[in-house]
Parts: sequence; C-alpha cells; structure tokens
Amino acid sequence: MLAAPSRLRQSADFQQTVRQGVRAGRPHLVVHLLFRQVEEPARIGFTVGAQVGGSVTRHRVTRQLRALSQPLLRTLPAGTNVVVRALPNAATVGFQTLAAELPEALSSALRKAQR
RNA sequence: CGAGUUGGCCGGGUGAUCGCGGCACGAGAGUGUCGAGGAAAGUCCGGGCUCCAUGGGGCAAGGUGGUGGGUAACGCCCACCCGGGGUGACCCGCGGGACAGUGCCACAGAAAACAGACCGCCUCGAGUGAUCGAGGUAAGGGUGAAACGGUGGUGUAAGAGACCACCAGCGCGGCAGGUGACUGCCGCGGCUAGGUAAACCCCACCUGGAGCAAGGCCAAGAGGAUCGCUUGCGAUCUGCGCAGACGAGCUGCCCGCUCAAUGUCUGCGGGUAGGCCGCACCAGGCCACUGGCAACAGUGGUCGCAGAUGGAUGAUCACCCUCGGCUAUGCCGAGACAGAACCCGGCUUACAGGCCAACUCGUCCC
RNA sequence: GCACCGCUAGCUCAACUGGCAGAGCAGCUGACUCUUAAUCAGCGGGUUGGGGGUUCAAGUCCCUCGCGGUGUA
Repeated sequence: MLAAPSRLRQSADFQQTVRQGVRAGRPHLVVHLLFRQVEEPARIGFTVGAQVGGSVTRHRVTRQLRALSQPLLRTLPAGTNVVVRALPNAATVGFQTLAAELPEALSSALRKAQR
C-alpha cells in the first residue's frame, strides 16, 4: 500500500480526476491525469472493475499496477492526481506488458496536460 | 491382484533482491516479529456481542417433526429404531397424525371412497321368438396410478369370509427385552379399514425486534428555552419545504392500559459520513491421559495465531517437485477452486492433482 | 448487512385452485402476382435456468445451485 498522502482516498477525487483530467490510453489500461494548483504530493489511485475478473484476479492486477507506480510517483509534479484504470483484458497479459504500457501512458498524459 | 465402500489429510517447497500492512522496542534512522482459506464463497440456519422494547391476558405469524444423546445453540453432529436400495462393506429418507374436521383424486372407467353394478352369471315371470320385466349375486371381463384382502377348498340356482385351512394386514390383551423409538412370542376379536398433510388443518416443541453503517467517545455544526449553569435531540436528521390521512403509543392484531389536538403517522422533494474506540485472547489450536460404541466431555501440559478502511501478502530471479507436449540424459509450457472485513458453531456449493487408514466382494496362493 | 423479485419457442408474453405447455411476431412450404410486399392456407420449433425430492401425475408444491434485477441502510 502506498502512503496515505500519495493515495486518492475519496470517490469525489476519482470523479474529479476522471472528468476534468486528460486521458491517455494503451491497449490494456487508461491513465487519467489532472494538475491541481496546490502544494500537495502527487496522488494516484486505481480502478479495476468487475469486468476484469473475479476478486482474486482484480486484486492481482491492482497489486501489479501499484508495484509499478511506486517508482513513477517521484517523477510527477506536486499537486498531480492520477487515476489508472485497468481495461477488461488487463488480466490476460503478464506483468511485463503492463510494465511497458504504464510509463508510456503516464508520460503521454503528462505531455498532453502540459500543452 | 482386481472391483468397490467409508472416513481423514495435503493442496506446491527452499533461497535471494526490491516493496506493503499490523504490533513491540527506539529520540530518530531503524530493528525484531506476525501477515488469507478449507472453503475466507453462497448467506441457508444457530449463537456471542451491542442498542431498542419488555405490567398483564388472548389470537395470529413463522419454524421444527422417529427415539435417545451431544452442544452455548441449531434446521447441525453421534448412536439406535423403522421403511427402501445393494451379494456385501454400506447408502438414501421433511420419518408425528388420514375414525377431529374440510378439500382434491384429471383422462379412462359402471363405479374413485361409500357403497353401488356396465358387460356378465343365476332364478322367476311374459312372449312362438329376437327380447323385455322383477329379483339374486359380485367369481369372471374391461379402465386406471389406485377397484373394497390373496391362494386353495367347502358350499350354492349362481355366488360371496357365508364357512374352513394357510398367508398378508388391522385392533385388543398378556409375557419378555430395551431409558426410549420399537422388537420378539402367545392368545383373542371382527373379518378388511384407498391415497394425498412438501393441500388446508390437528398435535407437540421453539421463536421479542434490529443489526458493527450495531453501539460508545471526541471534534465540528444546527435548533429551542433565558446570559450562565443546565436540559432534550444529535448524521437512524428535518421547529427545512409541500401534500395527504387520522386520535396516537404499548415494534403483527384484539382486549386492556396510558397519553393527547402546539399530537402522531405516511408519501414526495431536500440535506448529512471527520477522527478514535468497538477490533481480535478465545464456546481457541495442538499433544497426552481418563470416561463414553460415538458425537463429545473432563484433567494436565504446551502454543500465541491477519486486522486493512480506495482497503496490506506483490514483483522478479534461481533450484527442486507435479503434470502435459516435443525434434526426448534435454527444451518449452502449465500448476486446481479461490482473497479475511465484528467474531464463532454448522450446512451448502466450487476444487487440478496426490497421500493415508479401515472395511467389503471376487479370484488365486500358503 | 438486511429485505425481496424474475428466469417458459429465435423475440415479447400466457397457462385459474397440480391434470394433454399455448398466443402474437419471426422462420419454412405452397397459393395469388410479371416480380416483391400485403393477403390466404399449411408446417416445424420447448432439457419450462440446472439438479434432487413429494405425488398416480410438477411450469405449478418443497429443498438446493446458477444467472439477472429491485428496494433499503
């Protein structure tokens, strides 16, 4: 589990990020990103729906994404909110595929947001 | 050796690196330690715990259903009885009551529950005759899931428990065994009484309601009474709005009791979740002994065993294990069902593969 | 967490107290027409979500499992 200040913890935060932020997709996941003008650490959250699979596979995907997010968190500017949404086919591919797609999607979203 | 029955267990292992949550210690960096399951699942039962209610009487409603025992309790478990299945080990059974009452039994059939008689059979009468009428009878026929005991004989106009023998079944009595369900034996009776209660129902026994978003504390906010003290409500709110109904409450209803038109309830709309506690040490696991057929209980020893809140057990690598494929001393791929959320006892359902024990039947050998 | 509802032909729905599973649309065949549509005649199509039980007999009653959905906190 990430530290509490680095997590999105409320449903409202998720909705705000997904609706107002920019979006960058890859075949197995989507990254939503939103800059906020506050001096807080960057925060990240995960959305893994029931379409991905049962409880066991959902948790497995969440853990893999969380493990990948740990080093990427430092590279984000302060006040950034990120929501990583797993697509239904995310459980069918291995860790290596997700490890390649997440940094790509994140940097792509950052470029979009800075424009 | 083959075929089978029952019960129990495991359900990947070891190591390294980078990470996560709880707890303990520490000023801190950090160190140490623990960290998913047999079903954590479905939510079908039972309890603990918490709050609310709880003066009495009656009626409902729901559940359970052989007997005895186990248990905190159960719709669970154990043993036994009865019925059914299997050569057998063993398995299956919502397994009380059908003379307390009511209902239903389609189609077919003469007739479907209480006796009756369609075709028959027999006697008498009428008629030349086909046949008709009166009466007796229920053996035979056919229908059906089910037809008023079965077989053989006596008997008769034809027949019939009308009578007899045996058998099946019912009721009563006695003796014996068992805590009991019940079983065995003997005698007597009338000769025969359909099914359905997972149809209503009757009988016996059990059940107050809600649920950890229970509930408590703090912070913050709002309203009323009077400044304070203080009092009531307080996220299950509303003296925020609109509309409607009516006496209301005693958590289903009635009696009864209590309170009261500034009261109470209902519907629609509107609004509200910050932290801490509850929270993890118990009907606890394992081992031994004792009692018991067993479920289980008692005594002693020993162990400490998840506690998150967008929610902790992940990622990678190496070797080993199991399985599958192949170009086969190796290579490649796969590793069941499934993720704790207040806790516990059961039930049910899912589950690759494997292990152990007891027992049964068959065949062969000693 | 608690309280409920539904599952029937390819689709939308019936089947009263247990008693032969049906209707409309769709499909197929034929007729009408130069052809199509419309119309007319006919035909096929069902493990009643799965399994088990009670009953002579189950879509209906009971138990259990699955899928989908609703209300409420």
